[in-house]
Amino acid sequence: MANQTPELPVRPGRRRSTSQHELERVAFELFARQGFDATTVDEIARGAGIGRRTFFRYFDSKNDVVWGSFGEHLERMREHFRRCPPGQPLLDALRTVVVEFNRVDPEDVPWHRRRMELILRVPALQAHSTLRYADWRAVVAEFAAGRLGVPPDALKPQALAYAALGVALAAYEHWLADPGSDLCAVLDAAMTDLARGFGS
Amino acid sequence: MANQTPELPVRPGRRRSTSQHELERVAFELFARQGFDATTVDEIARGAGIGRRTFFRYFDSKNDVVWGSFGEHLERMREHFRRCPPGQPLLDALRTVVVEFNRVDPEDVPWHRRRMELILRVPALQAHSTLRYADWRAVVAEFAAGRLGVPPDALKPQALAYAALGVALAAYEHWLADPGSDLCAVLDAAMTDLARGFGS
DNA sequence: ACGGTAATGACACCGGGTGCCAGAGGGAAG
DNA sequence: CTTCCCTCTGGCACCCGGTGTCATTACCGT
Repeated sequence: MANQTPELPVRPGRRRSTSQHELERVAFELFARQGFDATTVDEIARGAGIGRRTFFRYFDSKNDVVWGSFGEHLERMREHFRRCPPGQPLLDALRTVVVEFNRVDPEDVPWHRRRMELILRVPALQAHSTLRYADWRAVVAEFAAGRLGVPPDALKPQALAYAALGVALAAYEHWLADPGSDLCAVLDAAMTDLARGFGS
Repeated sequence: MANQTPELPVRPGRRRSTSQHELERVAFELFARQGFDATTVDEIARGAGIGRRTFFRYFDSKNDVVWGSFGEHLERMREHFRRCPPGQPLLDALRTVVVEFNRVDPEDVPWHRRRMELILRVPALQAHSTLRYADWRAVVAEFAAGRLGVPPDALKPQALAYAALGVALAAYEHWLADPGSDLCAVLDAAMTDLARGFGS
């Protein structure tokens, strides 16, 4: 896990010469100008004034740059689930949390759009992102399993987690394709479809 | 598209020295013995008595070996959809087709298991497979769009296609984890959950 | 035997990713 | 200030997947 930087008060030893965030900034700049595939790790490193080897100490791979600090966000989602009223129907809770989890500050929307454009449209990232989604699904499956009173690896919570992820991705794609749309509204609509078994 | 070999009657020029199928055989042998990641393309090529460069004329990538001839299977799925009675509810049709599409000859089950174990458990393949799933989803979305009277890129058919894929993957994982289970039965159960909005 | 056509494989090259290691930079204790 | 210890750095060599190029090989029909 190269993506950890506890960075507590003062520690012995040399201090880090840059940060994930800074590398992300430099990388996104290059991705915007030349595209993801055409940008090499060497270029990102040079742009940030570090060695190529050092880049791989900040990120496990070039792909991981676009994901920033996703792990912490997931913790936030778990929190959302915990706050759901116990009596709330499973799919209502799920819909609400997915929508809230994906609500972003209006000022951050353009940045979020660029990030998601990369993740959902660059084949290399589409592929790699699957691995990140697994963690997302695990959080959902855990919650669903708790509500259903079954183990998290049972079929139903797993299927639901997979389905919810898929629905969310479809919503994201729809949002990206339509610049005027509101992400939360689209997510809500799609998750409602899911809860209704895509009927009526 | 390296994966094409029309191989009509007689053609001029040198004949292919091996086949996708043969390479697949050799590769699976090595994957079983040393694992996917630990097997290099050089080894596969050497094992099949061809040059490394030639390997990449049979498959676009090492990842693609495990997928065999997936394209043709998709055509079969389209066919299944076409045969659905027009009055059948959308999700019933979908469930039926997904189940039938994944029915395999009992004698081919062990082979299918090994293939799916690779696809669903090796991270590199999990990631890459996402790209293959896109074609699967397109077939589903096309059918759903037709039934719903909306364009294939509308939110609902896309969300449904994504959800169906997810549910199918969950079923596959469940099947892999439980050697005694019947794939079709698991798929049927999972798709039924989907149709019911995961309620009751 | 010959000419056209396709597949082959070697070679060189690119880029992502890793193990290794010497050295730079910094804190704290003497 | 010097010393010890610790961490981060970055160069280097290496592995592997993937690609462009090109001479060569094998097969067809004439």
